Amino acid sequence: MFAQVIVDVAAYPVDRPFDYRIPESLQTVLEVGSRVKVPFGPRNVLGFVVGIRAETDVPTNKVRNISEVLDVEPVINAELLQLAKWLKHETICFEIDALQLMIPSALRAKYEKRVHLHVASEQLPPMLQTVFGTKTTAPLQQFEKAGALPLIKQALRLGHVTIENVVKQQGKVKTERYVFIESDVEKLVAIHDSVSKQAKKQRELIAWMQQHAGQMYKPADICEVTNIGVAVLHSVIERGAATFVSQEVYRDPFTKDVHKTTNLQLTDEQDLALLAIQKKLDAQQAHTFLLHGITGSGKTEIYLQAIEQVLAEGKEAIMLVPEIALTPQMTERFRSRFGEQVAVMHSGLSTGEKYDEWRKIQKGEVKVVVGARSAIFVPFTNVGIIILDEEHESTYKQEDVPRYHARDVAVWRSQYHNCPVVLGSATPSLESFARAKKGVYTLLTLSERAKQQSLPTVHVVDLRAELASGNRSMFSTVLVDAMRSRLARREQIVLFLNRRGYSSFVLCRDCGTVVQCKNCDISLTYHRTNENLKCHYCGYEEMLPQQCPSCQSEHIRYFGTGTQKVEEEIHKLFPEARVLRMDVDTTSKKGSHEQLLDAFGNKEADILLGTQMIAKGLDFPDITLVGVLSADTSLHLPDYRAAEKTFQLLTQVSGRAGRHDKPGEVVVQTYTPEHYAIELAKAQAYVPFYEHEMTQRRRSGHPPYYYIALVQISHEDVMQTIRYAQEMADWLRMHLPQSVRILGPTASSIARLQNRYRYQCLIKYKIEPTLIPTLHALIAMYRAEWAKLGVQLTVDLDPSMI
DNA sequence: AGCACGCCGACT
DNA sequence: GTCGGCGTGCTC
Repeated sequence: MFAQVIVDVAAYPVDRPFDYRIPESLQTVLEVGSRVKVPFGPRNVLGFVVGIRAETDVPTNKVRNISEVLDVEPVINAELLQLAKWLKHETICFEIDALQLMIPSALRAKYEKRVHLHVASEQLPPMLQTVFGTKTTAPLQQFEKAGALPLIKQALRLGHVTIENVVKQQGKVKTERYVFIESDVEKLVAIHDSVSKQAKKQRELIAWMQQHAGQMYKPADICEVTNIGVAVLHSVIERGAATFVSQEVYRDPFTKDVHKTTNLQLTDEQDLALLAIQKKLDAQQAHTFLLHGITGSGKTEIYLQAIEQVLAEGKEAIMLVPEIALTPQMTERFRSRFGEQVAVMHSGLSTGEKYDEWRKIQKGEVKVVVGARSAIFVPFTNVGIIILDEEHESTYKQEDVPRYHARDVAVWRSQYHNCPVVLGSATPSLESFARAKKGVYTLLTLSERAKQQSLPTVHVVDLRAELASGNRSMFSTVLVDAMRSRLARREQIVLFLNRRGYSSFVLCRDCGTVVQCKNCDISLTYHRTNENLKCHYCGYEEMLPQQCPSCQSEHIRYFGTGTQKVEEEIHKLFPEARVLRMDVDTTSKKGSHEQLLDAFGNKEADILLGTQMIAKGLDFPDITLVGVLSADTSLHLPDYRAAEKTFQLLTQVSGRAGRHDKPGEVVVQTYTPEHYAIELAKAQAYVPFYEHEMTQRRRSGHPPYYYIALVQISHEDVMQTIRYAQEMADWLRMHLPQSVRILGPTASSIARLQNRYRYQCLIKYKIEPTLIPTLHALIAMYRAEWAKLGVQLTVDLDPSMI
């Protein structure tokens, strides 16, 4: 028997199955979808079994044996194997990269090189002896750190040592030690009587155990209940009155308990939407819905009730949310409805926690998963519904390989499982709304807020007029007045700082120099915490300069409106106000996000100040004022989606106010109040915005009128980069039909990254079946000719940033 | 991708 | 003479 294995080497020439002989002893164990350890050339690597056959075309002298099977139960099921193949083709990635998406990172391989000693250590140079110590094996890394690499090479030549590639496997199952009390009471009595009468404590403990025969306790609990020390417990266990057992436990990612809730009364609109979804659930049909509901219209309740039906039918549900920002409040809602059946999956969990949640899903112990993008790959086998909340969010698109979009994967899986997909949003992406209008998706609309609250009143303040009247602060008089009245009424305020594409940089006020990364064409970001400058792309760091690097002026200082600066201003205006600041600095620690939100929910602060991360999901009854400090920072980005993103942001933020009994008010400060994105967001008019934006997109030939693909060339030398980019553009123009528009080559928006220059072509196309095959051919050509010349090529279909 | 193999310059 | 530079080619 032979196994077809995709090896854990992400490279073009090995991106295909390799055949290995399955040794007799493993034939009954090995299944398709399991991980195996195999020899590959001179090293050992991990691989995934993607097929098992009786024959092989590979000459027998070349076929090698599988060395080890790592999973008795396959980690990737048939559906996900198929999905990986689809992803490989659609996103143009290596199959191994697609397969890695399907398993938690705890199960991914780690490799280590170990040096083995074969002679008496006295024969070695002293330096090597110290690293080995008394052991005969040590990681190569330790020799590297000691600077002993040349000595190792020498020892290697002499045959004194060998180097072995070890595949390390994480995925530790957490266990806890429990005390299992002997179940035979007679036996306990016998033990009790055998203990000398002087050992009072021991006799006391055994007597207690007689009352709890056959039960299991944590050691600490026994000690606490009986008020007897651990030492005594140990001696009693030694006498055989109880045994230690290891129990597999799950790491618990939930930090607090929840109260059970039941279904809420639905409005007529909600009922209608739910009914439409339920019809497809009953019919077991793959179908995509776009649930367009204004903020506060109760989309989540529809999700919950649809999932309830799915669970009643014994099926599973996948609920995707954009990012951690949403998960605490959202998961809480799901847990309070479905209790222990819910698993969570997001980047805030540790590797171990993610692994445990994944195992619960794999074993069928949970039926609902609430998670971020990657949760779309959970190994459920009977999916009944897939929901993407805030479907317009760009976080659903992965920015590095495999560059997949969770929405596309959701649709694929829904077809596999014959189940509906629900895309929910208050501000759907133009792509989705256009598809709904064309009838590809079914549009479900919620136009009223669930509790009949009126939408908040939105005031747009013209900052130009404000400036003309002499107010140079970042707060307009309207906003200050509104804040003052809320503070007086002890209501809560949310202040939103729109900083998209904008960060704190360091600028010389004499010559205008902005300190840039030496590897990338990007300004360095100022970090107040350790007073340094950091490149967000390559991680390069340097100290804050005292002098301008180009003109030596000392007038060099930190610039940009950070949240800290706003906080200082608030303190000047309202010294008594309690401010909670939420940004990368205050939320970097695990769980801090949740803590801050909890604190705000408990009214421990009057003002919540933050960036994008507070735009979504916040739902507190006492928020009656939302202030947007500068609406237009996201409006003037070189991105065709700038207006759409601004509209979405303003609508989302406004939706935070007045969700409960008290009416809400929103103050939007801007330098361009006449811009349609701002005017229409003020009116909360999605459809008019959609119509307006669509005419713009049609005129400029942008999505959704065209699909786009981005092909990028990078090289260490500018001239070479331009040359190959031009060659690529010519090649594409020659091989793609006339109807496909190829723009460029042009320099990428970040023209240099990690010392590589970047040029790109933008491909615009309508439905074009030849595109993917042509791109595959381009890559094949590049691999054959350019790769060795130091050229790098990347392809991103449907990029979210261009 | 990694690693071995293999063929040419500068060092003990 | 050997060490080590990195071009070339293979991995079941």
